Amino acid sequence: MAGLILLLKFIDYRLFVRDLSMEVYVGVIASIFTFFGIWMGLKFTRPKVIVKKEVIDNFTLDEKKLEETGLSDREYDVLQLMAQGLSNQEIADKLFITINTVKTHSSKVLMKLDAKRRTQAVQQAKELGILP
Amino acid sequence: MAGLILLLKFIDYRLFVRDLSMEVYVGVIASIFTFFGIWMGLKFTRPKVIVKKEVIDNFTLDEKKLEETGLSDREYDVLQLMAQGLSNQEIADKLFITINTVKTHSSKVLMKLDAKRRTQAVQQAKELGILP
DNA sequence: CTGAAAATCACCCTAAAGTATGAGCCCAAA
DNA sequence: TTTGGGCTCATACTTTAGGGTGATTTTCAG
Repeated sequence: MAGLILLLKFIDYRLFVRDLSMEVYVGVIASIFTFFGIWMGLKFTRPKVIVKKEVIDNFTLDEKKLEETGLSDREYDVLQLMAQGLSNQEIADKLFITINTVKTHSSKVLMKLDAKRRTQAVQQAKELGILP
Repeated sequence: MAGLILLLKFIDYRLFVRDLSMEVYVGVIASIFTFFGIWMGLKFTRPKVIVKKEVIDNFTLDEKKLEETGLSDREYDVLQLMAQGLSNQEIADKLFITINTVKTHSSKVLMKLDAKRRTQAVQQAKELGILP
């Protein structure tokens, strides 16, 4: 970074004192910082390989975590069916309740799992170990 | 790109005619092009799969099944991000494409996986062994 | 070089999901 | 017996997802 500023000063001196056109000056600055940006972008956003915690083949429900979420029985039912890719209507049919009720439950599931979408809720649930 | 040049001209006019200090001018140019560079860098060097490589213990991608689905590289990218619970908009941002393109991809994913909803697609994919 | 597949984007429209609010019912614990 | 939590349902509204179509551009193998 320091070197960059120095370089800038240098270019400033070389170009400015010789009264070159503004366009050239701007062009040089723009080019330099474009490449600088590219470098920054690549350096700091390289995807990292993340090793995740072990995932179990034989699923055993993590009761503690389930309690911690504060999910009620019915909400957990809905969550499980969500995870199977069912729509709210299909869930309603399976549980013999209306779609309105399912929506109520699913909203609370999303809240309690701190998710914005059902796909996210399912993902969270799996990471918590409350879904296979 | 054209828009960028226009923006440059605009700033040129606004700042230059008011005789502001050179440092400010250079600073603005530098900032803009740094971000431009970051954007460029990310857009044109995007790795095949930005998604974190889930080196989950006992997950090994079933390449055969993946081929059988006929999913393209990009479609698979989208599927992975779907599975993480991201919205189409969020996926678009991650892949540096528009939400429209994401929709196109996701539609094809749903077709190829024979699913009606993204939650279902994710479920199917996991059962096929093409997602952890 | 050329054609096909892949990737990108746009627009329009419908369906599903999600939010907010209110309300009635049941039941067990205080 | 009151009270609170869980379950149920409704209605109205906003947001997101998904379907269909068409189009341009990349890419890549033949």
